[in-house]
Amino acid sequence: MTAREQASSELDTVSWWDDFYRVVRLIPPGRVTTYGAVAAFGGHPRAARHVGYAMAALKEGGKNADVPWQRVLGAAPRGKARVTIKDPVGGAVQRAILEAEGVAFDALGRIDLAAFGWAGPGAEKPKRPTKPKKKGA
DNA sequence: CTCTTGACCACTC
DNA sequence: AGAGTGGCCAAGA
Repeated sequence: MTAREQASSELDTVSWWDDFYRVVRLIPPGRVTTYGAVAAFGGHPRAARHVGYAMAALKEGGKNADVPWQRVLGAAPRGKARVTIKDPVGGAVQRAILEAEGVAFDALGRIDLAAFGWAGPGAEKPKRPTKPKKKGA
Protein backbone atom coordinates (compact mmCIF):
# COMPACT_ATOMS: atom_id res chain seq x y z
CA MET A 1 0.00 0.00 0.00
CA THR A 2 1.07 3.58 -0.37
CA ALA A 3 2.35 5.83 2.34
CA ARG A 4 -0.70 7.99 1.96
CA GLU A 5 -2.93 5.10 2.85
CA GLN A 6 -0.88 4.54 5.96
CA ALA A 7 -1.44 8.06 7.20
CA SER A 8 -5.07 8.18 6.18
CA SER A 9 -8.16 7.23 8.12
CA GLU A 10 -7.06 7.80 11.67
CA LEU A 11 -10.53 6.94 12.83
CA ASP A 12 -11.20 3.61 11.20
CA THR A 13 -7.56 2.72 10.93
CA VAL A 14 -6.37 2.69 14.50
CA SER A 15 -4.10 -0.22 13.55
CA TRP A 16 -3.09 -2.70 16.19
CA TRP A 17 -2.82 0.09 18.74
CA ASP A 18 -6.43 -0.75 19.39
CA ASP A 19 -5.33 -4.24 20.35
CA PHE A 20 -3.15 -2.75 23.05
CA TYR A 21 -5.88 -0.45 24.29
CA ARG A 22 -8.14 -3.45 24.45
CA VAL A 23 -5.70 -5.34 26.65
CA VAL A 24 -4.98 -2.35 28.87
CA ARG A 25 -8.68 -1.88 29.48
CA LEU A 26 -8.73 -5.39 30.93
CA ILE A 27 -6.28 -4.43 33.64
CA PRO A 28 -8.14 -4.41 36.99
CA PRO A 29 -7.70 -1.62 39.56
CA GLY A 30 -4.82 -1.92 41.98
CA ARG A 31 -2.94 -3.96 39.42
CA VAL A 32 -0.15 -3.07 37.02
CA THR A 33 1.63 -4.58 34.05
CA THR A 34 4.48 -3.80 31.71
CA TYR A 35 4.55 -2.59 28.13
CA GLY A 36 6.15 -5.82 27.05
CA ALA A 37 3.35 -7.79 28.67
CA VAL A 38 0.64 -5.74 27.00
CA ALA A 39 2.42 -6.10 23.70
CA ALA A 40 2.62 -9.85 24.17
CA PHE A 41 -1.05 -10.09 25.13
CA GLY A 42 -1.89 -7.93 22.14
CA GLY A 43 -0.13 -10.39 19.91
CA HIS A 44 3.06 -8.38 19.35
CA PRO A 45 5.70 -9.50 21.87
CA ARG A 46 8.34 -7.49 20.03
CA ALA A 47 6.34 -4.30 19.86
CA ALA A 48 6.74 -3.23 23.46
CA ARG A 49 7.78 0.22 22.29
CA HIS A 50 4.57 0.74 20.42
CA VAL A 51 2.54 0.06 23.53
CA GLY A 52 4.07 3.11 25.12
CA TYR A 53 3.78 4.93 21.83
CA ALA A 54 0.12 4.09 21.71
CA MET A 55 -0.32 5.07 25.36
CA ALA A 56 1.21 8.42 24.55
CA ALA A 57 -1.67 9.04 22.20
CA LEU A 58 -4.15 8.52 25.01
CA LYS A 59 -3.10 11.51 27.06
CA GLU A 60 -4.10 13.62 24.10
CA GLY A 61 -7.64 12.93 25.18
CA GLY A 62 -10.37 11.32 23.15
CA LYS A 63 -12.21 8.07 22.80
CA ASN A 64 -9.46 6.16 24.55
CA ALA A 65 -10.03 8.06 27.78
CA ASP A 66 -11.28 4.85 29.35
CA VAL A 67 -7.92 3.20 28.86
CA PRO A 68 -6.09 2.98 32.23
CA TRP A 69 -2.71 3.81 30.74
CA GLN A 70 -1.46 4.59 34.24
CA ARG A 71 -1.54 0.89 35.01
CA VAL A 72 0.98 0.24 32.31
CA LEU A 73 4.56 0.55 33.52
CA GLY A 74 7.99 -0.18 32.19
CA ALA A 75 9.78 -3.39 33.03
CA ALA A 76 12.43 -3.64 35.76
CA PRO A 77 14.73 -6.55 36.69
CA ARG A 78 13.69 -9.15 39.26
CA GLY A 79 10.11 -9.16 38.11
CA LYS A 80 9.44 -5.60 39.00
CA ALA A 81 7.89 -2.67 37.21
CA ARG A 82 8.94 0.95 37.12
CA VAL A 83 7.68 4.21 35.71
CA THR A 84 9.63 4.82 32.54
CA ILE A 85 7.65 7.78 31.35
CA LYS A 86 9.85 10.65 30.27
CA ASP A 87 7.35 13.30 31.26
CA PRO A 88 7.98 14.06 34.96
CA VAL A 89 4.42 15.29 35.26
CA GLY A 90 2.88 12.27 33.61
CA GLY A 91 5.02 9.97 35.69
CA ALA A 92 4.05 11.71 38.91
CA VAL A 93 0.40 11.55 37.97
CA GLN A 94 0.69 7.91 37.10
CA ARG A 95 2.28 7.08 40.41
CA ALA A 96 -0.29 9.11 42.31
CA ILE A 97 -3.13 7.25 40.65
CA LEU A 98 -1.59 3.87 41.29
CA GLU A 99 -0.94 4.67 44.93
CA ALA A 100 -4.55 5.75 45.18
CA GLU A 101 -5.53 2.33 43.88
CA GLY A 102 -3.48 0.62 46.55
CA VAL A 103 -0.33 -0.07 44.60
CA ALA A 104 2.77 0.18 46.76
CA PHE A 105 5.92 1.72 45.32
CA ASP A 106 9.40 0.77 46.41
CA ALA A 107 11.87 3.34 47.71
CA LEU A 108 13.28 3.40 44.20
CA GLY A 109 9.85 3.89 42.72
CA ARG A 110 9.56 0.28 41.70
CA ILE A 111 6.59 -2.04 42.05
CA ASP A 112 6.66 -5.71 42.90
CA LEU A 113 4.91 -7.54 40.10
CA ALA A 114 4.60 -10.52 42.42
CA ALA A 115 2.16 -8.48 44.49
CA PHE A 116 0.59 -6.01 42.05
CA GLY A 117 1.55 -7.53 38.73
CA TRP A 118 -1.21 -8.41 36.28
CA ALA A 119 -1.26 -12.04 35.17
CA GLY A 120 -2.84 -11.10 31.87
CA PRO A 121 -6.29 -11.16 30.23
CA GLY A 122 -6.50 -14.90 30.76
CA ALA A 123 -6.33 -14.40 34.50
CA GLU A 124 -9.30 -12.05 34.47
CA LYS A 125 -11.22 -14.18 32.03
CA PRO A 126 -10.94 -17.78 33.27
CA LYS A 127 -13.97 -18.57 31.17
CA ARG A 128 -11.65 -20.29 28.79
CA PRO A 129 -11.83 -24.09 29.26
CA THR A 130 -8.36 -24.41 27.77
CA LYS A 131 -5.50 -25.11 30.09
CA PRO A 132 -2.84 -22.37 30.00
CA LYS A 133 -0.70 -24.54 32.21
CA LYS A 134 -0.87 -28.19 32.99
CA LYS A 135 -2.96 -28.80 36.04
CA GLY A 136 -2.08 -31.36 38.61
CA ALA A 137 -0.19 -32.09 41.79
C1' DC B 1 9.38 5.66 -0.51
C1' DT B 2 13.20 7.05 2.83
C1' DC B 3 14.57 8.86 7.23
C1' DT B 4 13.70 9.98 12.00
C1' DT B 5 11.49 9.22 16.19
C1' DG B 6 9.81 6.90 20.11
C1' DA B 7 5.78 6.66 27.80
C1' DC B 8 10.44 0.10 25.54
C1' DC B 9 13.21 -4.29 26.61
C1' DA B 10 17.25 -7.05 27.29
C1' DC B 11 22.13 -7.44 27.55
C1' DT B 12 26.62 -5.77 28.81
C1' DC B 13 30.23 -2.79 31.08
C1' DA C 1 22.77 0.92 40.49
C1' DG C 2 23.57 3.58 36.39
C1' DA C 3 24.77 4.28 31.40
C1' DG C 4 25.36 2.66 26.72
C1' DT C 5 24.02 -0.26 22.62
C1' DG C 6 21.09 -3.16 19.52
C1' DG C 7 16.64 -4.66 18.12
C1' DC C 8 12.00 -4.48 17.32
C1' DC C 9 7.88 -2.29 14.50
C1' DA C 10 4.98 1.36 13.17
C1' DA C 11 3.66 6.41 12.65
C1' DG C 12 4.80 11.09 10.85
C1' DA C 13 7.05 14.32 7.64
